[in-house]
Parts: sequence; structure tokens; C-alpha cells
Amino acid sequence: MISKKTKYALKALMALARNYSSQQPTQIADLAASERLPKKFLELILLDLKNEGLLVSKKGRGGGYRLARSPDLVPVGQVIRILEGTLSPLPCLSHRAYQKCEECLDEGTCAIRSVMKEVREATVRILDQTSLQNMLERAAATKPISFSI
Amino acid sequence: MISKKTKYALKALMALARNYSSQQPTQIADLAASERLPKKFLELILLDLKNEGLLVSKKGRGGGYRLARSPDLVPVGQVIRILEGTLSPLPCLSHRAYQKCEECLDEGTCAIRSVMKEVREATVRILDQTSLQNMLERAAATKPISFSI
DNA sequence: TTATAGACTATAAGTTCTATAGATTTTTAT
DNA sequence: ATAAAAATCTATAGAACTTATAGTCTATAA
Repeated sequence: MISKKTKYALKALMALARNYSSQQPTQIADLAASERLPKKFLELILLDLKNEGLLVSKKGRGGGYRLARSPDLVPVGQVIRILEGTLSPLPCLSHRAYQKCEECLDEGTCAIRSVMKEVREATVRILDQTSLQNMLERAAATKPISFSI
Repeated sequence: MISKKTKYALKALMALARNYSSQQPTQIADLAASERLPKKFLELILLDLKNEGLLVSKKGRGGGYRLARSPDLVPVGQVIRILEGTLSPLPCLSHRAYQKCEECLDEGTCAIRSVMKEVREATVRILDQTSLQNMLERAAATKPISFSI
């Protein structure tokens, strides 16, 4: 189960992706309001995303946040890795956050690890092939009513 | 990331699956020792699995736990659902533990939900098609040294 | 030089995770 | 009958993580 923090990050990034072509930064307060996210919590999340290179910021009047690169170059998997630490269902399967299972005698023969490896691979395949841009297109495709009236 | 509790449950169930043909119950203390799991914590886990119908128990001398059915009839997915509550990466995607996302205006057009639905489906596909029996076979297949000497 | 907006640090309530302790109940063997 | 064995049940508690909020600091633009 992904955390609210991760979900908030994705919501905010989607909003920034929609504004990407405008070249204008979006302020935290506006993002929080439009996406209905707690403002102070969102601050921390955006800072994190900035420190990981996904966002650029500008202080002072007219400032705010922008995507550091085009929405089609931001895989959802990368976002989740930043917020959750890893995509892996087991610590002993993670590249970024590897940790040995203390009670495990032999990783090489651990069947739990073997099954979960399949899960991780399937998850990675989906999440790293889906960009913010893909997500925007999905939302548009499943929202026909806004256009048909 | 699955919890230690879930991992412990799978380890214990694998051990019980290996003993299934003997028709003899295995005691908590033996399970805890052979799988290197904290005994009192394991008690709670086994009780949970019993209440969900995966295990049968017998009290008193010669008692212990046994699988309620053949290892090939126990999907890993069911075990994880019992311990984690759901396989879903989002509360709004879970059948068993559905919860609306408060900040979400429209589930039908939520792109995060749409991508995560794919992840859930891939995960379910793997975990519900893999039984305890399959796991035992995997472990045997990846452990050739024990047999080749 | 003042208002604006992000950056940073601290804190804290709430929840979940991980685990242990102790008393109780059921069953078997003697 | 009774003693021993083993699961069952209830309570508790520390640690970690999640989900925030508050307040101060720093950079920028008008």
C-alpha cells in the first residue's frame, strides 16, 4: 500500500505536468488548493522532489515550482521510489535500499524472495514505463463528459 | 513492502507444508526454532491463520498446527491478504478493504488509480497463481547442492 | 526595502509494527 | 483423577513510521 505522501506527490506532479507548457511556476498554495492537499505537508513533499531533481523552484514574488523536465521523461516509478524508498516488496530485493533478512539463512534458495522478485519485476515494468505524460493522457481518455457537452 | 509478520507467516506455512504429508501436527516452539522466528509473535500469527481457516490446531500433548488443506490449494496471495489486509496498492482499489481517498474528486478519472490498478492486477495474477506447493518446488529447484553430494 | 514565496528545523499526535508476559483452556498420558 | 503439555486469549509496551503543523530563515522581485 502506498502512503498518502506518495499519492500527494503524484497528484501535485500531475498538476505541475498540466502546467508544464506554460513555463510559469506554480505556487505551493495554489497546488494545495487545487489538489486539496494539506499545504504544509505538501511543502515537505515538493522539497523532497526538488532535492531529487524532479522539480525546480524559484523563491520570491512570481516564484513557485516547475517540473525540471518534460512530463514524458518522468516515470511514475521514479516518483514512488523517491517517496517510498523502493518499489520492492522485500528489503532483500531492493537495489536502492537493500537489507538482508536476519532470519533468512540463504537468499539464493528463499522461495518467498523468488516469488516476490516476480512481483517486483512486474511492478517495475508497469511503473517505469508509465510517465506523468501517460497519466495525463489516461485521465483525458477516461473523462469524456467534460468534452461532450 | 510486506511486513515481517507476513514474511514470518509464509516461512511458517512453508515449514508446515513440508510436514503436510506426515499428518503430524507441528508445535509452535519447533516452528519458531527451525525457522528462527520469535515464538510469542509467531503464536499470534498462527492463531490468525487458524481463524482464517488456513490452519487447524490441536491442544495438549502431541498437539500443534497443521495445514487445513493441501499445500497446492493455498495461494500465496491469500496468505498475504490475511496478514496485510489487502494486496492492493491503494485503498480505493481493494475489494476486501475498500476505502475512498478523501482528497479524490472522481475515482473514475483518477490516473493514479488507473496505473495502480494495473499493478494490483499483475500482483494478484502472480500471487494467486503461486501456491505453497509451488514455493516448495522453487526452493528445491534452486537448492541443487544439498542433493549433488 | 518591503512583500512574497520557498527552505529549513522542530515538534507532536496518531497509528502500525514488532514483540513479550502471563493467565487460561483443552487435551493427553499416567 | 491428576499432572503435564500445548494452544488460546488478553494485555501491554517500546519503536518506528505516518501525517501532519508551527515558526523561523533566506532568496527574490517589484
